[in-house]
Amino acid sequence: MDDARIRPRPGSPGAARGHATRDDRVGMDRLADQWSGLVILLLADGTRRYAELRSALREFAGGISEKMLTQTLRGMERDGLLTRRDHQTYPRRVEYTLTPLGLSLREPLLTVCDWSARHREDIRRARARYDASP
Amino acid sequence: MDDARIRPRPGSPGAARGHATRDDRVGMDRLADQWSGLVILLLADGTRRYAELRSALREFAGGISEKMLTQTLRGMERDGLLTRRDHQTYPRRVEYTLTPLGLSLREPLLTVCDWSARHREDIRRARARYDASP
DNA sequence: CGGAATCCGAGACGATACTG
DNA sequence: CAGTATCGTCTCGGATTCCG
Repeated sequence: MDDARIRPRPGSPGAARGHATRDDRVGMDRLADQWSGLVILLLADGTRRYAELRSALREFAGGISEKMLTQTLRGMERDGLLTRRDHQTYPRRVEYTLTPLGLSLREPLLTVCDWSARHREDIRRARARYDASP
Repeated sequence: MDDARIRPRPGSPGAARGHATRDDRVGMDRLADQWSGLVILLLADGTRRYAELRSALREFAGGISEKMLTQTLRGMERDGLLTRRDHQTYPRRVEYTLTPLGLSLREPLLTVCDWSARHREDIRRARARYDASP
């Protein structure tokens, strides 16, 4: 589906053939991490500051560490999904905004999110049943 | 979005509050791994055997280890996305088939997959630009 | 406030070998 | 064929500390 994944990494023995590093990902894979999708959805309503994102993520995803948030945002900026704007004030103020590309991801994302919401209970039940059986 | 994620793990210090294990995931999170989504798409055309899946995955995803494939399939079975059927023959023959639930995931998945295909190049360019800048 | 740097444990994942 | 078992490495990602 994406051959960027099979490109090996120089120094790593385990990577003799395969094993992608997060940075090698493209497209669908970018959504594969915990956070990118959520950030898209949060920013779809408009620009948000770093701290706003952080607290929003705390509210309905159990929280994200500063490190992960920064890392996620940087990765998304790199992929052209959002732009970062640093107003050089004090106290500091950094805002994140979706690019058109990032925004275009919203719809597809919602279909999956929607599926997830609708079948969350089905899955929970299936899981309970499976775990209960011999 | 899903509070199953914040349930801590008994023995792990890092899990004082957070850090999901793959097994705690629900819904959207299940797609978050490399393979589940791909398996859904492969099985959407019909029942497949273990080895068939494995070689299909080798063909357009750089290959999956037996361990990971088994692990993925078991997880998906647990979530009620597919069923496993072991014909007790020799040589052995184990078939995997999507459940209606698993099949229902196909459409949402395709919309994302489609987005990915359409914007792969945009992303690659954005990335190149970002990496080239100071 | 919005990070960067460092440390470190847990677990994801591949490789290999063995089994029914 | 379809796994299981064991092992080892590498990465993820939280905690903590420091900075402008």
